[in-house]
Amino acid sequence: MPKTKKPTPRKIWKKQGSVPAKLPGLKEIAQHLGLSLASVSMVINDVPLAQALLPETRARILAAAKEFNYRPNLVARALSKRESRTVGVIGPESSDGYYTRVMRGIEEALLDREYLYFTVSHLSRDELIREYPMLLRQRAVDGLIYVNTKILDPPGIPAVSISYSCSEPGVTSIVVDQQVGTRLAVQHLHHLGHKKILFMKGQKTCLESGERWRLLLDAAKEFKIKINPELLLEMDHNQLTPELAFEKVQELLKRCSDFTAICAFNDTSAIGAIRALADVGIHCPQNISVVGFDDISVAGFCMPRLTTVRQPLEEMGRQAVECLLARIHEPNKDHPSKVVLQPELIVRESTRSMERAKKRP
Amino acid sequence: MPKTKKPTPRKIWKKQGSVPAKLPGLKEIAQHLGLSLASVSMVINDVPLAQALLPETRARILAAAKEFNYRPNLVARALSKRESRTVGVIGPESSDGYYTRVMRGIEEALLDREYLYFTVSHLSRDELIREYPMLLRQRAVDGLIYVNTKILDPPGIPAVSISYSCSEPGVTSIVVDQQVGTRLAVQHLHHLGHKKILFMKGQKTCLESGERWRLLLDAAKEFKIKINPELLLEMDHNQLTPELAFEKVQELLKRCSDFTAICAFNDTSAIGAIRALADVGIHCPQNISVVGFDDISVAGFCMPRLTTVRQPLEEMGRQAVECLLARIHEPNKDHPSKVVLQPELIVRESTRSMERAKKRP
DNA sequence: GGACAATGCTGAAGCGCTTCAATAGAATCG
DNA sequence: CGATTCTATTGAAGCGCTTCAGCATTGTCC
Repeated sequence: MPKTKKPTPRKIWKKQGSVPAKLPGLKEIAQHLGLSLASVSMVINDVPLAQALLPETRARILAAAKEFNYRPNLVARALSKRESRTVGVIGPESSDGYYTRVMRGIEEALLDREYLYFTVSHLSRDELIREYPMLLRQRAVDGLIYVNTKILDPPGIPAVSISYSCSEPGVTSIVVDQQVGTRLAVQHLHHLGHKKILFMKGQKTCLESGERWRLLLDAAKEFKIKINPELLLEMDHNQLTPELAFEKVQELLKRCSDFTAICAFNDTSAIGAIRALADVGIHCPQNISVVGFDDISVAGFCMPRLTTVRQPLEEMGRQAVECLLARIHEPNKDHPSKVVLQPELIVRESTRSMERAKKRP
Repeated sequence: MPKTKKPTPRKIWKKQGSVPAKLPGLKEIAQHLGLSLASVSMVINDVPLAQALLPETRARILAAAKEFNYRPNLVARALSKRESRTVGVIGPESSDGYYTRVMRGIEEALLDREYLYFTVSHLSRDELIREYPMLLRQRAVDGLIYVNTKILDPPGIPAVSISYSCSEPGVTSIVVDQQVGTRLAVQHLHHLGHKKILFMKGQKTCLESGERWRLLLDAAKEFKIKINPELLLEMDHNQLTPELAFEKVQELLKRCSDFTAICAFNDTSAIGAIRALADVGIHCPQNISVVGFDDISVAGFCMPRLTTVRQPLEEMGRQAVECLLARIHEPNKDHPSKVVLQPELIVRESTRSMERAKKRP
């Protein structure tokens, strides 16, 4: 990636003073109506006891609230009710692809229920993974959503975990069936006649790496595909951009290029791999087949369009929210410890049958 | 994009009860030490008055705080200090590319200063653009960051605007110099000898569309490039994925293909355009040159690698935070109404000189 | 030795809201 | 008509923290 020199910002100054306008509170309304705080609060929250007030009084309060454009201070309410309608989302880092899709699901579901959320990124650093849940609890969040993140300490409040099957009691894990996913990918390549397959293993900080790798071995065995230790690429950092896989594949190609297909760790790394291959004249899908994982938004439009194992990421986000809110509102009910969603193979252009493959240059 | 049937989640139930553990408060510490709340609070906050206490007492308090692993309840503190160390970020929608990069800058800078943030997406719907600032103020945010969002009402609290040059007093706009950016793109294509250029105009909901379009006309005039009304593609929804540009270009190609270059609205639409072109056998860069905008993370790794006008998006996010915090902490000082950053042309593979271009099939 | 200052700490109010026991006044009843 | 029950409303406590005026106690000084 080209080095960019930091541009100096040009600033244009202008005078002005903005005083944060104070919003009207219950007190103002109560005073204005000659009623007590309590009455106003009860009516506005429409609590059962508010029915004891005269319908006329209720109407007056409602009218005044509208007139003042009253908005309850939710911080004060949170303190008082010990419920903040806020959740914390803990993830590795915001990046294109996987993360964006999951977050969209989470955000949509949360906003629907009038919850807001804090996001924090731990960059896979253990001290932050330990620190952030506390930080969020200080903000009085009602629950925690871990996205692809180890749970190092008991959360202490309702929590769910996306893409990481954790055994912590009181935490629901939302995962896709990795076995099905992995098998789908390997089976697809097998059907196309590929035998020499380059496998990618996710870096250790990505929690699905271990399991996926184990399942990959199982699937390979099932289809009688030999795993050549030379053809095993282990990612060692986060692959937030295609760069990591690009470099890894580039490096590998110096040693060996005796494979006809790649089972990539995800779409992002598939893109990086395809790029590195193309640079040495090995073209996908003519000379090599590549299958990705996730189905990120660019997967259906890049060159070639990616064959990939689609994870229902938005749906996972939504399910996570649903489970979390259920845990929050009914802490004493039973809650599932695991929700398993099914992946799906999307066949596009990056894979091709061995017979149709051209000899490499 | 292939239709996916919603998979039925498989749930695994398990019994457990998790009681949200109450965290120790100032009261517990004070009681334990036989001191008053006030003393403990002062020491923990290290306010000047705390110096009046005996060093020994201070030490005892600090020790107890550590022992209890005390974490102040920030909601209570926010209520009391009328400062929440929270800001609100209002954007169109979380999506790959532009948004991710901006958010990374924002998040990094904010977390550094021990601020947390709420994100809300208005999906370009005016009622939400009006509603969300209020929603965030109810949460007592200290400031607002508008990302590519019209400011319909005075924010009422400190605010900054990213990628939208707004005239609202008391709001700093963080923008890149669109004139330079546009000119860079057009000049590049001009130098390569392109005359028949397809221009994309962003949809109306994207606030830079209008200005960028005007500047595009200027630049075209400067380089004596005729703008053919047939070769003008106006996006009409959000182009969060390459899909929109893909469809638009596909449609255009039915009518006309008399152009040798494309000046895309952004990288995402460049990818969509390249894809649509390739589908009818027009290959980039052999038959056509495409220049993007943004330099999203995939731009340097897709096929072909994208020539693009790089916006310093993370930097914009960071600058936004800095300006915002300055406004929050020194409300009475003068603050810049605008910060202009410079874009940069990154030449990669998607553009090529006319001479080297092959005749199309 | 009494006025005064310094020292070390605390009480109480307040942030904006919720909640519920309590109350004043009207209506009902025997 | 006094006792009782309702009805409509409120006062006050509490959420966990900050802040500052004020209060004992001890020390200083002429």
